[in-house]
Amino acid sequence: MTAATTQQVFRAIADPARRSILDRLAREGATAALELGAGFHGSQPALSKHLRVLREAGLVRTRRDGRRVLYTLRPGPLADVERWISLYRQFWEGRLDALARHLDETP
Amino acid sequence: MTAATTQQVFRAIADPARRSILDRLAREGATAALELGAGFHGSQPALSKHLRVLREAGLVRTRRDGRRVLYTLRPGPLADVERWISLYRQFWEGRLDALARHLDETP
DNA sequence: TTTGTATATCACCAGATGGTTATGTATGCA
DNA sequence: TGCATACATAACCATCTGGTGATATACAAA
Repeated sequence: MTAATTQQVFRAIADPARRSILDRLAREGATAALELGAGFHGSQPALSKHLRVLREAGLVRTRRDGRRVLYTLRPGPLADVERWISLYRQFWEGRLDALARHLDETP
Repeated sequence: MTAATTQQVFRAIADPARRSILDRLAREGATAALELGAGFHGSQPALSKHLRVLREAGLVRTRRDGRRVLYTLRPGPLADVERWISLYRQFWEGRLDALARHLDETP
């Protein structure tokens, strides 16, 4: 299996249903697929597709447990997003540094 | 104009062309629309559409300067993304806390 | 075995997305 | 006034996305 791209990660977290799944995994740890669907208004295949997107982005890992499949959070790839966005943090924090100086050259 | 939603922000940054535009604005400050298209392989209307998405997500502001329109970075809404992702930072940083304890209940 | 449960995949569909060319609008300049 | 420049929008199109019901696969239990 080829490594997930940064683009796949950005795309994966662009969907609210998938962010919700990640949030659930963070709060509750290893969770069966169907259980992750609780609160998700959609069919089982729809859920399964979201899980596949998360898998292919490298954001979750699976392990079989009897006839269930347990999903676990795998947050590593989120570091790519964090790295990108951290460049901007200084802006909204109101600090003026080398980057901010270039901004808002309004007369 | 209605306030931009968090969802609009996540969607806006999901496209590499738009992230690239934001990066350019961060580095170079107020920039004319066409100039932002340098390095972007696509038509002028395509660029204009991306800029509209960024505008509607509240990530850029515009100001007219003669016959050009200058775009300025408006990073505030990115704080929503940062807030969400910061929940996960502790995970990939390897710290074990209340959240991490729930994870990886692998035997 | 047969049956039930848990999940993934298939085949398909409607709507969103990103691209295009053509055109409209605002501004500056001859 | 007329024309060029800078940008936005309109109209259209192909592809992607997320949804669906039907079906396949894996495992457990009867």
